[in-house]
Amino acid sequence: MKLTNSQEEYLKTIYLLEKNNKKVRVTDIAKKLKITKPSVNKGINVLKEIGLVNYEAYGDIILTEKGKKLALNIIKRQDILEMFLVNVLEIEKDEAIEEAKALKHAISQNTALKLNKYITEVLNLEELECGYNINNEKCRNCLRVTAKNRLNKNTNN
Amino acid sequence: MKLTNSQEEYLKTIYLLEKNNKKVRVTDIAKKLKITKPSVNKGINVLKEIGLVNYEAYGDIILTEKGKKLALNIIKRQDILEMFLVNVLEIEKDEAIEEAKALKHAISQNTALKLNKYITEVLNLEELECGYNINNEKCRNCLRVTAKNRLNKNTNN
DNA sequence: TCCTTTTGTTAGTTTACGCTAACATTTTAC
DNA sequence: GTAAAATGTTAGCGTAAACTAACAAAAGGA
Repeated sequence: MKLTNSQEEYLKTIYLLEKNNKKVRVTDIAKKLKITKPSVNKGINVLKEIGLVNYEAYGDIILTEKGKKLALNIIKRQDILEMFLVNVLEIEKDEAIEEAKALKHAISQNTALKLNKYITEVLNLEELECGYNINNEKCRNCLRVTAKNRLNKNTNN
Repeated sequence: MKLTNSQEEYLKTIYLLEKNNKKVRVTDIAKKLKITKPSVNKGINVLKEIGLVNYEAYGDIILTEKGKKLALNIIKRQDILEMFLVNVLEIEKDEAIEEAKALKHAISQNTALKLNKYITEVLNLEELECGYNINNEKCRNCLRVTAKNRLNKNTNN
């Protein structure tokens, strides 16, 4: 199941809208992704064909279990990247979000896992107050880093 | 000047073939990129239109100054990524090469520079015997890392 | 109700980039 | 020097994903 970048964006968007207790419609996705409704319509119908969403004409768009699983995976990859960019490379937040979005499609599952491992185990990033755990997505984008400082101290002698 | 991924692959390939003192022809590129000659022909003619290569029908393909500059830039981005993947995330070489190829198009100039800085300044990677310098591409893919070990020692106490 | 606005769909275009089939040119080998 | 092999080009197809224009359906207000 190899999705295109655009399909990943659709799944991610649907998941995040669903999470907001919203009924997800073509217009919502179009607005979020800043593309036109006909483009979304086509895209969704392809996702339906490959079994990732349920959809009937003029109805709501609902992720299937398979679609939800994939969406979570995509979001996780993007989050790992974003954390790395913001907290390790110290890239400004807005820029990091855009960059993570672009990189998430190119990065493999394996590399994302290794990157996650590097961030959490090697750099030993501090836990969040809210108990963020990259594997069960309680909260996004608020990780703090202490390892960077620790690292700088150590390499300066 | 925003290039497509495929255009970046063309430029990179042409540059690396040129460096081997070879006259670069359509067939060489097709073999290297594992695509057909007609595809290459079209691609090269687009690069010609936008001023990145000189090319006359049945002739040699030669990068313009602008094309060469871009090619070097692309190669540098890929090298930085590859170094990071191999030496920091410890991903197996062949896999890292493929991954770097895919990521290089998505990564921005700024992020590539920050990543380079992180590798060289923060992690303080060891210099190579051959005097590799990421800014003047003497040799690829043989960087050694010591910072990782240093880092592990420091985070384990 | 019925008319307007909002929302959704269909049809057809564009761009990028691969492909095959067919043809043209150039090079090589005898 | 010419025939075969290698190389290059042209034409046209397919797919993905965006677009506009035009039409269809649903929802909401007087």
